[in-house]
Amino acid sequence: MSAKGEQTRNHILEEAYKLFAQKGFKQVTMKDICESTKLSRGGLYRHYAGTDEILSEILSRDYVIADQIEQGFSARKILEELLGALKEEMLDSEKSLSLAIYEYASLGNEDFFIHVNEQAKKRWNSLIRYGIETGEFKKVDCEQITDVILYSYQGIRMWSRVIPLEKDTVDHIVNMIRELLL
Amino acid sequence: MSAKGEQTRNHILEEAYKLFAQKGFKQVTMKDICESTKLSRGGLYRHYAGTDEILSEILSRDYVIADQIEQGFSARKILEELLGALKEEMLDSEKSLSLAIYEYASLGNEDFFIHVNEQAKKRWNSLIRYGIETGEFKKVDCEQITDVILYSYQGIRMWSRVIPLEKDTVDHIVNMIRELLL
Amino acid sequence: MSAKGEQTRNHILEEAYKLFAQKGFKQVTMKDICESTKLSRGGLYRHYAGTDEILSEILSRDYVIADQIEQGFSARKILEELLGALKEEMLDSEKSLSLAIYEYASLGNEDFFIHVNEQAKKRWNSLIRYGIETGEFKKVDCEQITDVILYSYQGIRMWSRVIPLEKDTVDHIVNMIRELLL
Amino acid sequence: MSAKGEQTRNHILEEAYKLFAQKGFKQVTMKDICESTKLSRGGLYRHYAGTDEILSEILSRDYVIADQIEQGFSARKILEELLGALKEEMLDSEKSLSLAIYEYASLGNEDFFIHVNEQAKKRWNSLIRYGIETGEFKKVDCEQITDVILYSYQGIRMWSRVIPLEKDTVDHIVNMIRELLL
DNA sequence: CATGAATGAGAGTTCATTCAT
DNA sequence: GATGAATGAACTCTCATTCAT
Repeated sequence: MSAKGEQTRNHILEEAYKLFAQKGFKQVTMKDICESTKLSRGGLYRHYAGTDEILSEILSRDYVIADQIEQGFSARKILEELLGALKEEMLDSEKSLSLAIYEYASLGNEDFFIHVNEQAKKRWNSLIRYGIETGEFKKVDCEQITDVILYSYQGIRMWSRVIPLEKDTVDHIVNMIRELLL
Repeated sequence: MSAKGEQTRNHILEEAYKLFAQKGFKQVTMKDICESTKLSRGGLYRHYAGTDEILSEILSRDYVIADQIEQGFSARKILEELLGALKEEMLDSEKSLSLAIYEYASLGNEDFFIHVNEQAKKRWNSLIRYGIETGEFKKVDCEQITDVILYSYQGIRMWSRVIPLEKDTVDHIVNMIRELLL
Repeated sequence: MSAKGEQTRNHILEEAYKLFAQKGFKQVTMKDICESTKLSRGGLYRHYAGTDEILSEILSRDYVIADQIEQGFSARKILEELLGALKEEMLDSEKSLSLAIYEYASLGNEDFFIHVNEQAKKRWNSLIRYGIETGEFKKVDCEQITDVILYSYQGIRMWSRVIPLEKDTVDHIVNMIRELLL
Repeated sequence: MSAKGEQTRNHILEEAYKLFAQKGFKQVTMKDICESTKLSRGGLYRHYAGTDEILSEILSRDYVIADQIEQGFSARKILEELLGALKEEMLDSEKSLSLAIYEYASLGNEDFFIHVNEQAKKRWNSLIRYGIETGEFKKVDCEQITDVILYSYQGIRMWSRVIPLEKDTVDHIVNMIRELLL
């Protein structure tokens, strides 16, 4: 793949990201992406065969990043970092692909998300166990708290696309998690 | 409005409900609804001018029901009833219009949901205050807990459409709420 | 045919007249006429099988009227009366069925208009000859003037539907006819 | 705009012209034009978004031509040329867009025609004044004659679509104009 | 006679996708 | 690689027309 090709592909992914974040999955057409990228019909198709291929690539690029955190710091420190990241993500509904993701998944591409979800669960679980071991966290029901964390996070991302997020809602969620654990 | 007309309208709403729950909003076409209802094109249009009109009517019929609960029982009893309803709702993803609702809203019809959300918040808030007054509930941060409840509920409804819900996930959420309050 | 039936038919014709005058022929649907007359679909169809039947009846009722004029007055007097009628007709573009008529005819119903046109030609021709005989009119080319009269009349009726008629345009036409003859 | 595109557009305009001349405006559908041009649905829409866009382009291309006449010849010569053109136009009802134009205008696009009409009036007015100055024309009421000319011309174009034009009718109109002026 | 529910044909329109240049 | 013209399928929507009540 030539450098120019790679560049074009990146450009497509960037523009498509914006569109998916704005409109969800099904609402974005190849035509839309053509217009945003200023590419011609044929030009776009040279790189991607359809919107699913594009979203799929966006997702696999995006969701790789999150894995580099745990490396021997205190559970508390890791927790605060995770909460910070969560907070940021919840706040920029602009960048949220939630709607697109749900649509995409409900069209038959669940596997990817099952995987992502399992990963996230594992990560939280091991963090919480680690915190309990070191005595930094309360002796909570690990699985249960993980579920609360993950689902309230997902819920807020989704609703933030639909209704204006009140200033302290995000704080409420984050504080609650902190209180549950510390 | 004749009896027959009313009957047909109900039939349309029922069939459309199923379709919206299965496929979301945009993925359902008037043609789909024609086929499900065994109505002709024109026949369907005689009653509803488009899918938004249909979803909108489904929603406004549905969301009226929930308001008749509080009537002077103990806070604890009310809570258990609410949690029971929540549990049931979370479990039958079949009947969940979540995806459809999010799409519909993100297409520009937010107002309705802002209203619904405010109502739900108010209801939980007043229940929690009532519980604190009667000494049945812990002295919690009311707003904060309400947010956790509502968002984790929404999150689970959404994700349950995407990934298979593990048996105890719902219990985890419900238990957590109970523990937070009692 | 009962009195009530007759009454309904008249009502239909009146309302349809307005619609045809406003919108032309093809632009008027049976549905439009239903709405204007507040009749149901079936109700309307009981009386007329389609828009052409309705327009056709309007036309044959309307165009019968004009024949009662010539009865032994002076040519000049008859002329002035005709010109007066012409003027009035040209001025109320509201009531003009021109567009509807042209569309209707160009859809294959010319015969009626050929007849109407011939009648009008005959009438003007005989008037002009009569005026020449009595010495009231100039010795003009009868056929030629008739054509000018009829076509400029038709032209103005048509254009008056499209562009706002300037105040004296109608006078110009009428004066010209008068000058040509007297 | 590529050469091929331009070619297709011209082809569309030519075929559409014929259809509009035959059937008027509303009676012509995009489907008709597809069939005439042998273009697919989408292919046609690539170039024009609807029948109004097509008619509008036909009109604006057509009506530009007429303005290049007056350039210092004798008024008489100019008159004869104009009358020749008029005669030709009146005779080929095939090519007449009259009905289409009237429908189009009566659907809310009057502005264009007001402009065209004003231009035509101005042109005739200045010709007649010029002819009077040079002593070639009679001292007539300029505005009045202009109206007669324009409206009888329009009238004949319209009626020629409805009833078969008798051979000498066109001559009558043209002669009358000539006599009025010379 | 009148109602209005229902049918089915057909127009309008939008796109994913292909392909010659 | 890129362009944009073209295809064809699918969808939305509107009516004329029929028919059970």
